[in-house]
Amino acid sequence: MNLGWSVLEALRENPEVLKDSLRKRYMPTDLVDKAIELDIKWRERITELNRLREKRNEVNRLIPRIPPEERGKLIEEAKDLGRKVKELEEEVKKLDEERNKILASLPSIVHESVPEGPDETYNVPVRFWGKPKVPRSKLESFKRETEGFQVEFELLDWEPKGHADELELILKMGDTYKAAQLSGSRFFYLFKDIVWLEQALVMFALDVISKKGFIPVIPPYMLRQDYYLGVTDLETFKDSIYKIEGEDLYLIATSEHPLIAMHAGDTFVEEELPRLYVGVSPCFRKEAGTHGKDTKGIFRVHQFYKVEQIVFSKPEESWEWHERLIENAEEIYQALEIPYRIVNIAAGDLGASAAKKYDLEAWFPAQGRYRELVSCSNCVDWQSYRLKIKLDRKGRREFVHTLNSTALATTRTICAIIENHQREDGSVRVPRVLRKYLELFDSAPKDEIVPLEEKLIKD
RNA sequence: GCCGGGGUGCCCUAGCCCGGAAGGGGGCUGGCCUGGAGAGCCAGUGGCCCAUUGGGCCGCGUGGGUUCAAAUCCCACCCCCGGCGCCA
Repeated sequence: MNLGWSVLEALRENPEVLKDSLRKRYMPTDLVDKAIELDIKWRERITELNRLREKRNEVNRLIPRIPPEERGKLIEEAKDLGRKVKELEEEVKKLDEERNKILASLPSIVHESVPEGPDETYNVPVRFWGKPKVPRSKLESFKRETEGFQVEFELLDWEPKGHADELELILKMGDTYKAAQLSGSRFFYLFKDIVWLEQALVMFALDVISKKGFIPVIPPYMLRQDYYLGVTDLETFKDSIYKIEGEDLYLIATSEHPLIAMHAGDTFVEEELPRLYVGVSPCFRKEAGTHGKDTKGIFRVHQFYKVEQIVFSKPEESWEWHERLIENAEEIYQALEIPYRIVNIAAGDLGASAAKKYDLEAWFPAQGRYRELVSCSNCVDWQSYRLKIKLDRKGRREFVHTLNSTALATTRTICAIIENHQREDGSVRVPRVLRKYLELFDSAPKDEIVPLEEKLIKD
């Protein structure tokens, strides 16, 4: 039976494809040759080992059938074969471990439509939506960010405040300084209207996505390491995952992780796919190696809430689902009236698990830049191979494809709303689509968020 | 945290005391049978390696150990369930 992971198949049948993919990612290709060499050697040795074990088993089965007094010679032979088997087993085990270590480090084969390039400067915008507000001072930057596209915009004669200053100094509804004192940088307090706004955003996104047939899920917020390494590569794991001291438990960086791992070991039949889920959970991220980036405000923080779309699909349908997921996210940001663009992420900027990734980047008027709010990835069979999530097709087994896409991450969306819907007087307009969810609460804002007179906590 | 029970193929279960090729049931898939359906019967239903048909190996929570031979005996660990305690 040919149960193949695409990367392993390529390794044996078409290593050039694998090397091309690595080159596109700006990664070394010598590992492929090493892996091929180890794989060939491993297959040689395991065949040899199997033959040796067969012989040993034959002798062992013979022993109980002859009279005890005649067994001595055969027992000696069996002992000898046993020793040889043990030796060879150790060698095979070593080879297997070495091979698997390399295999586990190999990333997904990138899709042909992924742009080449070593880093995010090679990401390719594919479409723009909305009419961005552009302060005069950011016009240059806007032109650069929209190069090659005709994007209609609204020129502002005033300077909107950056989301961080607007939130903390103008609205006075956030405090990262007090939070830093107690918990460290990249933590925050949010107050009053922003709290309601966050709740409404979560409900709204959950509402939109669940209506499309995605099953709502609240997952465990911690996972064991074994399962964690089934959904993410070691690099990401080290840089972003918090560990619970003294236990084999890790705080989730996104509900994608427990939602994908939810089907570890499962075998689907065709009729059961696609499986659609919408996860809601807090996300915890160490943000190691991002010192100095986005240090103000709540754009880049250690914890936030996120509504996440997850799809388990048949292999031949995953690319179609990839498009659908990003469209779902677009629907949400269109409803929130936030101008954005979709970018196709360059191969060199892709995580190991993803074969292709779109980001939805919202326009930030005060920064004069498009910034990432949504990531939408097709992980093909990278995660399902590790977690053994299969599709049983009349006896033939394949690995399912897994996809994930942000529907809405609260903190970044709040930042985008605060900058895009900011008025000259410092108030912030609330997108009409949230009204329904705010209506439920008497003290929630309805049409606009108005600055507080005084700060709630002392400096 | 303490005490007890348990982990066998997709699911359930026998085997464990007393070591000698993992048996039964269910589900699913295919075939036979049928006017059709059902029942019945047969086969398949974990992973890996070699190969043209086919053959072999591994696998009974994990890792060690004893033995010619381990699901079975020994040691360590992990996980799940129940009870008690603690607790929002």
